[in-house]
Amino acid sequence: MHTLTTPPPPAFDVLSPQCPSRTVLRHVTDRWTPLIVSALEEGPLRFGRLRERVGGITPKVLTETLRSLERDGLVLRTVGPTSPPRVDYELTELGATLAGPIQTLRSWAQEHAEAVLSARDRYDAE
Amino acid sequence: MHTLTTPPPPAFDVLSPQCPSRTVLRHVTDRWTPLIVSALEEGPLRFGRLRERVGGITPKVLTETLRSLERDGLVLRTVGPTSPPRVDYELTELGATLAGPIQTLRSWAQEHAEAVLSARDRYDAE
DNA sequence: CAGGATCCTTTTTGATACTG
DNA sequence: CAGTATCAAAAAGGATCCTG
Repeated sequence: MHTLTTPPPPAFDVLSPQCPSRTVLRHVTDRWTPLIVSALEEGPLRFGRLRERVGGITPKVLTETLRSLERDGLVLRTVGPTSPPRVDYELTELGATLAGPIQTLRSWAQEHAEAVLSARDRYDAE
Repeated sequence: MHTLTTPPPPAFDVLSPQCPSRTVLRHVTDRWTPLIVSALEEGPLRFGRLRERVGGITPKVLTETLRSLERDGLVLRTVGPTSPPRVDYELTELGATLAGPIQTLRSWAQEHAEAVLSARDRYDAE
């Protein structure tokens, strides 16, 4: 083995302030991304259906978040040549690799919601 | 089996706007929580060390986030009776259950940072 | 050392109305 | 249907200075 072997990839570390992976982590954990990825995990959805599925999101914010996901290569947007327009959103291959980790977090939140809520109550009672 | 068996737990669903699990998920995915939990995963840290470890965080925000984590039962704060003061932070048992899911996400971000970055470049080039 | 107190800026989010 | 435009509000984050 000599110096012509491929060099090790740069060590990304989210704990370092300038590490690009931190912006990636941040985006992936923003307010709506986990919910949208969760919603798309089961298959493509049209804009309107997605909006229904992700309760409480406004069209403006949904559009913004989807654009950003598209930019990051996580979501694919497909426009049908119809009128009225039909637009489908689906996870890309890369996006699909994110779905697992997000589900893990989602499950954690759902499974431990009660514990967190009661911890809050206890804390606030003091 | 009859009706005296424990009833199923309420179905938490983060996709529902008023579901309490959503606030839990949101907190767990806020800007600094994943980084702090990551930093604490390897063991207790004092305030100053934690601040060094989580690059870029200001004392104010670190304090706020830690308080919030304490309130949610994820972090334990221990004050030593010394002068100058010594304060240790560590994950609670509940907090430790969160460390795994967070690591998963952190790893995803680090492993896919390049892919996301180049997707961004491609998108912006158009 | 570990913050608390202030003040201020930036970023995010939301409400509402409108359009191809 | 799938957005866009505009405006307003809020929340988060940051800079700085101070203290037991």
